[in-house]
Amino acid sequence: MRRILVTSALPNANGAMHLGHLFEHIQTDIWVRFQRMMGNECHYVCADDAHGTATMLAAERAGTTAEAMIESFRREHAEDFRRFLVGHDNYHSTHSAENEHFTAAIYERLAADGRTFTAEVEQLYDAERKLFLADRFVKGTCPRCGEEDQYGDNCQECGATYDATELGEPRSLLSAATPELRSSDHYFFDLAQFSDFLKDWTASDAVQPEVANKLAEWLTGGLKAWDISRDGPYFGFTIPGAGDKYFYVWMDAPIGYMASFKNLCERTEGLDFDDFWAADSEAEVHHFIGKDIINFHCLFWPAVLRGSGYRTPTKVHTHGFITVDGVQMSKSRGTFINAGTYLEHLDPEYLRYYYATKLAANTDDVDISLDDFVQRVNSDLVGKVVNIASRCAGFIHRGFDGVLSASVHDEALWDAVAQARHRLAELYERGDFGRAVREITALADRANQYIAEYEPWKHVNDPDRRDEVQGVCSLGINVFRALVVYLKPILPAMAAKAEAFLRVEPLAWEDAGTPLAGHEIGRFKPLFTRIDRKDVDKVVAATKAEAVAEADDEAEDDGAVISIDDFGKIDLRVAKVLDASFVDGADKLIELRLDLGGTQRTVFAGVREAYDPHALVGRLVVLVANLAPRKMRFGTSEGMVLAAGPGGEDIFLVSPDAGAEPGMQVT
RNA sequence: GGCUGCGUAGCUCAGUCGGUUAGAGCACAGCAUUCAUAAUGCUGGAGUCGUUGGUUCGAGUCCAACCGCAGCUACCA
Repeated sequence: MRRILVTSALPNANGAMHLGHLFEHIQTDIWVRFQRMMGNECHYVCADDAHGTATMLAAERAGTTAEAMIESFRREHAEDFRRFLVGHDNYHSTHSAENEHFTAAIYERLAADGRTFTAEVEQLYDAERKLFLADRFVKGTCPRCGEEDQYGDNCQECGATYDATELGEPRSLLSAATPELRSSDHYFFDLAQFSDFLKDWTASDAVQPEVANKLAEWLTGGLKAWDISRDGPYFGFTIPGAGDKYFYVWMDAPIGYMASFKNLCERTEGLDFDDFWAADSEAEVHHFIGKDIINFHCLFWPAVLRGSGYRTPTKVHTHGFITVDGVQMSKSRGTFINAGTYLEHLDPEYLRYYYATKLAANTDDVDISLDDFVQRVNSDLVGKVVNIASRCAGFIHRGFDGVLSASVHDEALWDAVAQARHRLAELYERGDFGRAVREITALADRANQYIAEYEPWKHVNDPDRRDEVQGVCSLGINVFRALVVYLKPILPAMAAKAEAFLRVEPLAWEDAGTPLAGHEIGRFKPLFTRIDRKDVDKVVAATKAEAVAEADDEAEDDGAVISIDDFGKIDLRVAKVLDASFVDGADKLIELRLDLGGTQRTVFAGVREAYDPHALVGRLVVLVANLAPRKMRFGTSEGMVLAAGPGGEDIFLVSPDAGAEPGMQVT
């Protein structure tokens, strides 16, 4: 018996589960259920990936704490997966005591063995929000092609990749402040020390051939050290002995696999962590991932495990991406379908089956054609497989008291069906579910042909042919039962209903090798209902509606409507102009020296065409006092003076009524 | 830009080591059937295998270039 630990990639704890997540978890779950039917010991764990700046900011935006938000998402995700019959043994969180323990322990081991080092890194820093900006939180002008409004890592327009520090006119997406360049010490994992190990490991059958090709490219190019730290504030685990430094989310995320399993071990009798994770473990560890995170799982993760004295993964199963009707999932098209939205209208097993028909052991992208989805499920499952039981059961009940014949009517047919279990097991084992399904439905075709050939409905009243009718329909039922075995990893709920109909114990893989004989079955009830295309349309319509609602929310976030709290963030002050002068070389600017009732500010105002500096001295104006300082060609402007009007000569400064004093807050 | 993968019937996809006339399911058309959830069976039409060139007795398959799609980019600037 094999001992196997299986994982799916950890979903982010900041959004709902959608068709893409389900693709991976359903794929994994099918493999896990197959292993269990084979009699192997198989544990399946997952967790939410809770850490990172994105989580921190999402919680802030939602007006809650990160801890509360991730726990709410964790429950929601676990429930979504459960309803899709994905049988995780544990659905944990990377924000857990176990994970903190393992992350620290692994890091300390790596550090003690000289696998890590520190180096100074220059990064863009948002002084207003007081945090370093990840690439996705800064936009600016592409250093190569000059396209505006590009993110900090690459240009959508020309495809250039660069550091955020190279952007022209960078701005923070968090505060609109101009980020400044700051340096700080970062901790690095020295991946290059593991080059030889990784060359061997990736050339083994631990990864698929096309993945090995991709990895070979990276390996021959030389491995760079991996930045595993982030400066606070950050939602994550602090690095032991490193002050306000946190582990980068990708450091503790894969360790979350171990943590989730540890958590499972602690509440499961006889399940021992070291049996699976010790360097000399003879158990297997399988990771299922998408091709976007190959580098983390096939370079970084094996190296970290190797360096910290644990076993390395047996196999990383990489899959491609999902498209719907030929294009990427899109909210406006209604194809960015969330798990919850799907479940309001459709049976989870429809999707499980359709995904299975499309899955192979490669990294090709998989297209979900909604028409094909409806047709495949209806014709394969209802029209072919379930139909076999449906058309045979009536005869068995009406003519033979529900009892199957004692012998097999057509040995050749039964043999073909029973022997298929060996080939199908191979296909399941290597993840070739689509091919397995094709071969299973081909067997269903043979059964339907066989029944049509003997036409039991013509002979059921002929006393001389009673045995033949019973034999044909009994074999039909037995073929059906074998097909249920073969489909059970994909369709566990349908299999359970079929087991009740057949009056048998839960089916294991080897049961497909032995027919039921002289066995009494129950009354047939529909095991599966057809998909109504209208229900698919409802899912699409509901998804579109969600997209519109979200767009409205975002409009609010963008400032179309602000709350009183938002307004409170703006510090407006009455200020008195102490001095005003033209700025040499500037067409529009006047430099103002302002008194805020004790402190003074220098502010540049674009009012030169409308005001004479001498006329401004001594008057009161309203200043945005907490606006981020802006470096300009002529100096730094420390605020903004409020004025109305379209510009040019038509600019009108806002001033308070008599009685206001410099420094007063405007509310 | 570089790299990885993909491109086969209206749709979704097989096609092993280069080998006979390129296959399946769905959809479509005709016939049969009426046990079965309008399910099933039989027959049929449907293809420039992305393009061009090359290797070969023979190419969907191998090689090169190009086009298109998807993705990666921890290669440099």
